[in-house]
Amino acid sequence: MPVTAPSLATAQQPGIASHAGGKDALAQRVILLLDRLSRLTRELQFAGGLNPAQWEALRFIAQANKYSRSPTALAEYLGATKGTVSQTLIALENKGLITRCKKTCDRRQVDLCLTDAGQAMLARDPMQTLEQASLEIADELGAEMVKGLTRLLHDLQARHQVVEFGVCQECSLFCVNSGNGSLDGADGACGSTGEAIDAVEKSKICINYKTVS
Amino acid sequence: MPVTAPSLATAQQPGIASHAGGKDALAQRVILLLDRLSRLTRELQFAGGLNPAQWEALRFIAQANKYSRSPTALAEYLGATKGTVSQTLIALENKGLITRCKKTCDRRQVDLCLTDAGQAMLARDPMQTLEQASLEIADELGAEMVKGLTRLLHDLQARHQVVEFGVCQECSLFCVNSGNGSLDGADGACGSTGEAIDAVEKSKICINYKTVS
DNA sequence: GGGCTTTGGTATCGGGTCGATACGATGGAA
DNA sequence: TTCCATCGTATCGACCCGATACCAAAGCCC
Repeated sequence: MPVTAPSLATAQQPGIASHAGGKDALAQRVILLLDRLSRLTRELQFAGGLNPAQWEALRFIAQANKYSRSPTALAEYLGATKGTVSQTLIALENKGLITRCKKTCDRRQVDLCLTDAGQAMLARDPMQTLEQASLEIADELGAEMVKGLTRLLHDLQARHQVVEFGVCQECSLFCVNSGNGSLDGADGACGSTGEAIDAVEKSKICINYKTVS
Repeated sequence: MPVTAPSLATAQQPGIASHAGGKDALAQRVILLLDRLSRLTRELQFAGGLNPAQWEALRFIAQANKYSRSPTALAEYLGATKGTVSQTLIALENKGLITRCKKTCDRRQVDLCLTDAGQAMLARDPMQTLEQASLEIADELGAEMVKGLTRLLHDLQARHQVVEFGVCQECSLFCVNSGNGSLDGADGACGSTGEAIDAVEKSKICINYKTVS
């Protein structure tokens, strides 16, 4: 019966943490809910002939900027080893969903790109059913959810040393185009590499992201 | 580097759904956050010599009532097959964390119980680090989070037919003890089996849970 | 320029999980 | 008793993934 995982159906569960106060009960409940959601989403991602790791890789490649579309960046993002990621990528390439081209600047590096089939596959991302669900609650609860989940994630990251990923244009290294000649046509530049960043790239995920401190 | 998974660090990500309205952007962000949390929590649960499935089984056994401490119930709860669950349970028994005893009423069935070592292990549940984190946000955001996550879960369940699990005392079959003789000392009874339910049992998870309709 | 180290990726191996299938055992019904 | 449904287990195989070893390209230092 490997269909989908069930979950607790009640809105209140006073008994789970019977010895604790209301605050602890809430915390316990959050954990339980995340646990269930986790399992459900994992199961959802066995659709379309791909496995969860492959779906996540596909999503990452679509969202990563030019510094991050590499096996190593993906490995850090997923918390997996390079070898593991390599296999995932080979599988995706064999299915015709991505291409792997050697970069010209450094011929060791591999540039990962979505093919048209890959784009089409992303349009059938099983996580979109989750998106449907969250759309319906977005109006009243969306902002709070994002706030809470974000904080949860940060707290968790703080407890384990974890590589930060973030959007290019919010990086402390990002320089807005001030109008001098060298960056004409670009929206800004990376303070680390000095390269121009265009409008598309600047809103993507970068492996070199640094929080403004 | 199989340590822990990274995650997006920014609070705002306008670019992920650049073509969409604010509502869609929120939904996308929720998905991304859940995705990351999912991966992180999964990785957390490889601690203590157990794997995620084993931790989940341990937690379930601790929280399940007498009708639900069985391999079949666990299989439904986890969305796994009986065979798979059987292996998980064997592993837990070999580690001395649970016992498997044949029930007296129906000798086909197996009653799962935590040992003292199992209880002790649960006290070191890696998900408790998540609890620490949620405790800190419980005050301002806990209630909203629970509400949102619960709705998300329900929406998801509705889209896939999924067995409902819930707490005994909130089940539509639960009968509060009205004071007649047969249930003296008990808090109530199960309307399906007719058996008495005591205070401890009534707040546990039951596989036969039915929503009040 | 010759080594040496470092870094990005890949190939191969083996352990472990999990689903599928088949099976044994018990209980219930005719 | 006989058949069948149900609970649970055993066995097999596919697949995921980490570990290790390895190759190729780049950087360093003399």
